[in-house]
Formats: sequence, C-alpha cells, structure tokens
Amino acid sequence: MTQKGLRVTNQRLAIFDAAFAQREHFTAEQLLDYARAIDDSVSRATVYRTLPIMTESNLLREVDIGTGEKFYLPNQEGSSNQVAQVICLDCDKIFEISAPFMGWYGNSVSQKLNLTPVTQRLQVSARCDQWRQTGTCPRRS
Amino acid sequence: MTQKGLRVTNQRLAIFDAAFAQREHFTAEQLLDYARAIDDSVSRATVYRTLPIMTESNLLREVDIGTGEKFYLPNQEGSSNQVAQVICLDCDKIFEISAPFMGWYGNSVSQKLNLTPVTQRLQVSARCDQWRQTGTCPRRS
DNA sequence: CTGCCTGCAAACTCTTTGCACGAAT
DNA sequence: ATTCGTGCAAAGAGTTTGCAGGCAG
Repeated sequence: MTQKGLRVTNQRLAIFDAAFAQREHFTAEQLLDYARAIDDSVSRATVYRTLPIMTESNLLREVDIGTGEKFYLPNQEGSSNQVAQVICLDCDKIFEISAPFMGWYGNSVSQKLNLTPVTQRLQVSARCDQWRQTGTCPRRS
Repeated sequence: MTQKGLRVTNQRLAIFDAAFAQREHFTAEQLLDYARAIDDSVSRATVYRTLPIMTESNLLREVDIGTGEKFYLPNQEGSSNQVAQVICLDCDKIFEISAPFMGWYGNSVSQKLNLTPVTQRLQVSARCDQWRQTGTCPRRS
C-alpha cells in the first residue's frame, strides 16, 4: 500500500473495511459511525480526509443528488460509469441502474459543443405508486 | 401579482429584473449583486427567500452540478425539462443542451423498478480540447 | 528518526431562520 | 389596520483546515 507513499494506519483500515461492508449508499457521517464500530479512535476529520483518496482511487463512487450531503457507494467490480441513479421520492432510496445507452448519449450531446465527454450522470426522481397505495415498497433492487 | 397573496415590493422587482436580465447561469450571491445594482436595499435573505418562489413558479430553473452552490437560469419560453447540462472542466462554463430523448430514458430506467419518473437530469462533464491546445474556448453556445 | 497521519476544535461556505420593524394591500 | 415582507445577525448543516502530538516506515 506504500506504492504511493500512503501509510497503512488502523484508522484507514477501519474506514476501508467499514466502507466495503456497505451494500447501499452511505454518507460521510454514517461511515464515521460504521468505522468507529471497528476502531473507535477514528475521527470525523480522518473520514473526510480519506473519502477523497478512496473516490480518486475508484474504490468508491461519489453520488451527489443535490440534497446537501454526498453519498458514497463501494465500486463493485465490473460497475462502469454507465450508471443512472433513480431516487424514489417516497422512500428516499437511491437505486443504481445500468444505463448502457448513456455513453452514446453523452457523446452526442457533447459533440454539439466540440467537447470530449469525461463523465456523465443520469439522475431520475420517481414516485413509487405501490408505496403510496399500500404503504410498502416491494421492489428494492 | 396578488393572485396568490404575493406582494409586489421594490426588492422583489429588483430581484426579478436582475434575474431576467441574465443570459447565463448565476448563483444566489451573484444575483444579490445584480439586484443591489438596481436597488441597494436588497438583502441576501430576501434573495434566498425569493429564489424558491421563482423556481417553484417555473420562472427560473435550478441547476445543481454538485459544486456546493446552486446555479439558476431564467426559464426561456419553450424550454422544456428535456435539457442536459454539459459542464466544461476547462472553462467551468455550463451549457444547456436540448435532450429530447431524455424522457424516454427516464422511463426505461424507472420501469425496471416499477417507478414513475417525475424529473430527470443528464449531466455531462467534458473537456475542451481546443481550449487546452490554444487557450481559447471557441464555442460558447 | 523523518515525515506523513491523526484528533481536536475552529473556521469556512452556502443557506436558513428568529425577531422586530416596515411597507403593501 | 392587517398581514406579509424585510434586513440584520445568528444559527445551521456539511465539509475543510491549522496545529501539536503520534505512529508508520
């Protein structure tokens, strides 16, 4: 791990383990809780200093849905950047959906400006009809 | 303007005029400056209280590109919600591009979850090759 | 040992809000 | 006269940073 001059500390290990144990989106504050359950010496500052390292290494993906706080998700192997987020307005859950057409779309849209696309995000806010009627959210990816 | 119990104040007029005079994206802070040039009694609080009124009335469109601050743009007539934002990573400019197929994509992605799409956003980050080579950004919508 | 890493707390940015005054209807 | 709108300043949420000490290498 010293490849890039990064040191292996107990705090970083706890944060890494906590992050990779998650199967759903989490916030910085939640990650702090999870990491402290492993090593209670982890501080908020270290979490905030470690998150950029992990996202820049493509270990985590950062998801900003415009709610003030950022969400993170472990980057599964094989998960590309061709992913759309569907946010359910009824249960506030974030679903990640494969969107293979997005690459083409980003290209087509960028070409009009003579630009080269780097990243692209499709974000859909949606309602769950079943939830509104029955009070239960049947489909949870 | 009293249709909805809203009062016509000099501050609101200044903010409205300042907003509609813009042809590019602006922030709340910039709008404060512009409005104060018209009526220097306008306060930051009033700008922040007026912006939600204008976006909910569809007079302005709110654009969040995940940089911490929100951007706003006067809603031109005929501009639909089928619009994608292309952010140039070199000049930080935000381009609004018509994206007529977005509705279909939102549907297709939501259907996998049995959800009904409400709003959708496509955001592309891109590089300007010409800017990186020549130092000038030739294409500006 | 050296220098990166850490916790703490303060600082920062953007936005929201409580309060008493002021102005539109 | 009534009620809504306003400025001010403080509060708030989420995130970043300066500093002195600590630990990996």
